[in-house]
Amino acid sequence: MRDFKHSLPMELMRAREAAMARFRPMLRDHGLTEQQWRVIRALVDAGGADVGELARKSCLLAPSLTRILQHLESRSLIKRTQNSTDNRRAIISLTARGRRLFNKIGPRLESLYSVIEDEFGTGRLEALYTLLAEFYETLQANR
Amino acid sequence: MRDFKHSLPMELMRAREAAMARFRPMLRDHGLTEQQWRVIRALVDAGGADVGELARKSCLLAPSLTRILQHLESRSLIKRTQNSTDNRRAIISLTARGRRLFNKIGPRLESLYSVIEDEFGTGRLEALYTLLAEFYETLQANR
DNA sequence: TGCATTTATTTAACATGATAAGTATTATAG
DNA sequence: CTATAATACTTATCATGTTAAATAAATGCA
Repeated sequence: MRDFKHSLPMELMRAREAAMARFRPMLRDHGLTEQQWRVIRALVDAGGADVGELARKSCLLAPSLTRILQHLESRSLIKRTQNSTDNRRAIISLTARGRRLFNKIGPRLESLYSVIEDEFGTGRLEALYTLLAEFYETLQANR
Repeated sequence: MRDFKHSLPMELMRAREAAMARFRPMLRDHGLTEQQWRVIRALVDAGGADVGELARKSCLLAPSLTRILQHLESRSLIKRTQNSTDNRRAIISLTARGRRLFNKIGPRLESLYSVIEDEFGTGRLEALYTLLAEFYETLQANR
């Protein structure tokens, strides 16, 4: 059997965790978890989306997203609009307060990201992105 | 700001999830979570280890590992031995039952892994491993 | 020796991950 | 139309992730 160290899911997790360890403290300082931040960022990107869309964009399972949205709504960072033709889908969007929070945190995270880019090198980082995307596509295609 | 899609932690997560989706059903069929399996596999690799060692090898946080070990112990898959010179550290090892479970599941997961290797290509997989290891080392070094 | 400090692990509390089941709404066949 | 199936979420339940605090044993030092 191949060495335990050589487990792809583990390596992916370790790499991810090493990166997140750089970002998490700052998010925490603003009372946000990593997942809550992903939702906020997806909402900035989409400018309003139903729950299903948001789940895909933020890579969260529906039950997790349900809880996170309840939490963010209680903090007045997001709001729901019921104006769709389909009453099952509420449209989620950021409140002004949510947008302000994003504007405050976003740039700081970007600069942390730049540090990583400098340390690891833009070229290798791009190579890693490419391989990861290809890997994902390969596994999805043969699902 | 760089596109939301282009987030390294997200890409790492998506790739990992795509892989785990192949493995998780079989683990579930045997009543194991992914994390429980990591512990069992680390124990086979180490042949007995204290909790700290096990946490490092299986990439689990101590509180998670504590709960997992309680669970595995209640299923008689692992046991604790108190023979160390340091009474804070109990040595964890697999029971015969735990080893049998590993012997049953291990090969099946290996064959699922081989499928992935065939689909994505050994060369690209090795390249991905290398980049991931380098990325991890870079971020740890400058921690 | 005796006590403060460090180290190893566990508990606690809250948030998310994963699966299954429930609920409400929309689409569809007959 | 209407019963049925499909869709979009939400709840429920158990397990883990994350942080802080507690506990207990070992270590260092006056």
